[in-house]
Amino acid sequence: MLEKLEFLLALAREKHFGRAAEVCGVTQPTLSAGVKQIEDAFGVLLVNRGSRFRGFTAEGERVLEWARRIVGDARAMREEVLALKHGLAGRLRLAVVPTALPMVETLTTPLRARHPNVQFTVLTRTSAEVRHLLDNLEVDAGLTYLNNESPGRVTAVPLYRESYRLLVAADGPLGHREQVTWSDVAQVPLCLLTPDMQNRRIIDQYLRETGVEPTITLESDSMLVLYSHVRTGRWASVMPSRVAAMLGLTDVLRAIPIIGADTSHTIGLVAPAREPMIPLTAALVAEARRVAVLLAD
Amino acid sequence: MLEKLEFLLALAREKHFGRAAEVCGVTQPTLSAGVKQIEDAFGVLLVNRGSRFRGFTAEGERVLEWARRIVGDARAMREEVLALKHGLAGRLRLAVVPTALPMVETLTTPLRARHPNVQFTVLTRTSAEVRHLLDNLEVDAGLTYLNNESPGRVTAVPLYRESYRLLVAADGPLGHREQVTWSDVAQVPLCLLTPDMQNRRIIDQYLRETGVEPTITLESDSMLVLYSHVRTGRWASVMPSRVAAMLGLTDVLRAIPIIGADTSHTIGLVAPAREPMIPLTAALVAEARRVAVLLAD
DNA sequence: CCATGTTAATCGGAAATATCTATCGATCAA
DNA sequence: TTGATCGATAGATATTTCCGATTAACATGG
Repeated sequence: MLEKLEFLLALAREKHFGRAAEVCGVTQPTLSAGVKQIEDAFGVLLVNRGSRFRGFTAEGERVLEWARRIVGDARAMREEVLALKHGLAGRLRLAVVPTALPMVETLTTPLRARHPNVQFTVLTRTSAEVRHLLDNLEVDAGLTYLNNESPGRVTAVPLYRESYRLLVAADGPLGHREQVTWSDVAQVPLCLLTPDMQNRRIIDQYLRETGVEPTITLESDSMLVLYSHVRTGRWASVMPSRVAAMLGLTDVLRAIPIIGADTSHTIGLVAPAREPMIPLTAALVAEARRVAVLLAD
Repeated sequence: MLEKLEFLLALAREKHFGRAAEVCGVTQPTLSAGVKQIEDAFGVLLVNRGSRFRGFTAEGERVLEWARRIVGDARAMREEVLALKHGLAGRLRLAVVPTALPMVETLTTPLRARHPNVQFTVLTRTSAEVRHLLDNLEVDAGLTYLNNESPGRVTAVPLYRESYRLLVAADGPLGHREQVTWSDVAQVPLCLLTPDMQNRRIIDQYLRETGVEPTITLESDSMLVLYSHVRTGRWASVMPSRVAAMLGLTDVLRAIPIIGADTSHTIGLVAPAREPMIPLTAALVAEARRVAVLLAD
């Protein structure tokens, strides 16, 4: 029955019987039969079918939510027993918002020092994608914005608050200033993340509030692309100060504090709420709490 | 795999492969094989075996805790889907401490008014047994003392605080008093619940604090037996005031307030913490919250 | 309106799994 | 030592699962 619930989860992810089956390592008839079995067991249709997958019924959505929990718990059980047997080991999957990438190291380094057999997979995603991956148990934890939380379903550990800096060549426009306002920033052509990124949307909002329509000369989903452009001294960008600090500043580059409305955009670690947690995730959360204290100064 | 986990739960309850198998409706070899399968799947021994069942290993205890949760969630899922299909219906199993028996009606009556298809099973148990039945998912909720809680694992709704009265014949010893102290009570021969009941232990403690060794002439696990004896006017007892109120007083019988140390012994509804709850249990908890407000006056 | 491709359900048989009965081996108590 | 109890094991049987092939139901494009 547990495997059948996994079929359901795969179907929810893939929205396609054939692909879901492939993900589960079975053939499409097997997955179809599995779904039908759950439906028969409950005596309720869970999936709206036509000639193709047409989403879940109301009952299906409820079952899906339970399935997520049950399957997640089953995995957590497995992880915990293995941890008891072999000590902390395994792969920790992290989904991280681009602006939080510099933080990853502050978690992984001490965690690996404590538990040398832990391995990591770090994916860069938008905050929406991070949330989605967490919901579907495709990652163990996320580093993302803690606003618009759905509390109760996740454990969140605040790590730090983003503050923004204008990254610009010292001899370029605004390059000589000790500090700038968002109005100033809106005047110069910028390289920013793509609009599906929350960081971009936050910056957009600050800029929009100045009333000036900013010019975004270059967009990318990679901080590295932005940085490499700014590095030439011929482009400007807005970055969280921690990112700027990590990338390091050449003598031609300055990271100028931006003053003004400081709406709090907290970044933190988010993990599925589960009691008890998967040991690996628990270790990560514990590490995050330690790091949070260090960052609080 | 889910069924195998149920095997494990049954084994934990019965501490005996044969009986556990019978409970599960399978033969003993089947249950043995099921347990072994889980062990093989994890590569860890879960059960200490000699020629007989010798308890669980450390890993086994952990798996057991997860199994409780997972199996409970699976049942909750089933209940919820059926509730979506047929409306609220089914049987609500309650385990109730004897002194809380009069409260049962205040929950069941309005609940049944709202949901006519709900049926009830009410069991009288000691508070320890109530806790155990809850842990093993053999009941949906309990009415019991809220002290020494293990929070997080259960949802508790406080309903009222017990206060005690001396139930005695008006023409018997102390029968004329407007109020009595525990020292007074310790002087008269009493009918009380058996010592495995928390109510008895509470009363014992009050009596012991007076320094006088009380005489317990009759013990029973049934409030009704106590009442029927006191009713003759020739026996005395100590009962929570709500019980006395429900049983009704004849003209020869008085329920005299006992003054003195009023350690708070709160009685409330306890249900397994699960998010979301089984719909039937959720309805009961909701009802309990309403009733709690009414009782708070 | 038909051809074509996509998608999920259905069917039949092979393979895997589960369960039962019967029995065995170990342990414990008398 | 004997008898009783308990759990593991073996072998036979039944059930379930799963795959491959096929079919049915729709889309889409011509």
